[in-house]
Amino acid sequence: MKKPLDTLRSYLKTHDLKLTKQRKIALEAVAGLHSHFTAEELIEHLANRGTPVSKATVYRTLSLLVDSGHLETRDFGRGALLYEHVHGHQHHDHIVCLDCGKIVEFRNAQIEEIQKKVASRKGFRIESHVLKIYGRCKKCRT
Amino acid sequence: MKKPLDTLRSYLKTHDLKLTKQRKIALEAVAGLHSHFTAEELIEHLANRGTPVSKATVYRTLSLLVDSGHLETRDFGRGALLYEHVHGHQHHDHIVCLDCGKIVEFRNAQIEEIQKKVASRKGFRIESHVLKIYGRCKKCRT
DNA sequence: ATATTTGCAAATTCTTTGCAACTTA
DNA sequence: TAAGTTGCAAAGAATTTGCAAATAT
Repeated sequence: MKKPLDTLRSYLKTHDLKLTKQRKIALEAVAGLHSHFTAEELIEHLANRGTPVSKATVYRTLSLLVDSGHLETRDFGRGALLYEHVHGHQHHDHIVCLDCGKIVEFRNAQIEEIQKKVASRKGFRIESHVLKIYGRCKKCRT
Repeated sequence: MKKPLDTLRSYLKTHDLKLTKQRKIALEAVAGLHSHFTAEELIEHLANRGTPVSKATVYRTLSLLVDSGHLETRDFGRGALLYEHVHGHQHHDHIVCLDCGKIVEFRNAQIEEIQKKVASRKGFRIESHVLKIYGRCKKCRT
């Protein structure tokens, strides 16, 4: 599996973009965050690490990292977008606890199979999908 | 099936709220809109009908209608929230065309079955779920 | 009567943008 | 050195809120 920085380097090259200090910093820092984080959290994390990057640049870098395949966005209802690193691990969906906010990831090939069928029946070719299950975890149901 | 206005009346009563002109207007107007509409679209629609309601009140009324079970919100990526009326028809999921924005509704019991299984395996009891499939419709693929 | 609502404009929240100064290749 | 980038502060988009005047029960 290729290193993130290498992936970024080649993406930048093919797009006539430059590897700046800030982009390198952000890429590194992202690895040290929870699996789901917001732009604001990254901004704060960078400041705390002693490597502050401006808000505008962080937002710009985040979309760059999404475009280059390092991150994915997750939109759980209103509020800030969540970013998630893709370092190698595959697609998955989420179960969210409505009480404590806990997020559990899962994958289910069978569901994806059926989705494909449903979509093609409606004349669609699937590009991606979002499945979020909302409920209550065991702890919050006691 | 009970009439929307009656449903609203009893909701308001049990919550010590009042049936205002604006709330009645909004409830009526909502029925005349596409199945998916934004707050801004409703505001404009009301103005065009000659029954303008202020932006603030429309937003407040929309959440009232969501709480009272008349509407549901759909969050397709960033941008404005979409509202959808629930007048009797059942739960369904969506396929969205990434090019033309067309939205097709579907239901699939099998998927829901599997979801339930997956969730309980993770210790969750499902409250609701959101499944959105993104792709391209036939027209946009030609 | 009196508690709830409305409308207005100002405030918020998250994100994007214009632009001059600065880096990277 | 030319092209892409940064940081700042201002601009945006969608939604929410404070408050005095209006309205429903």
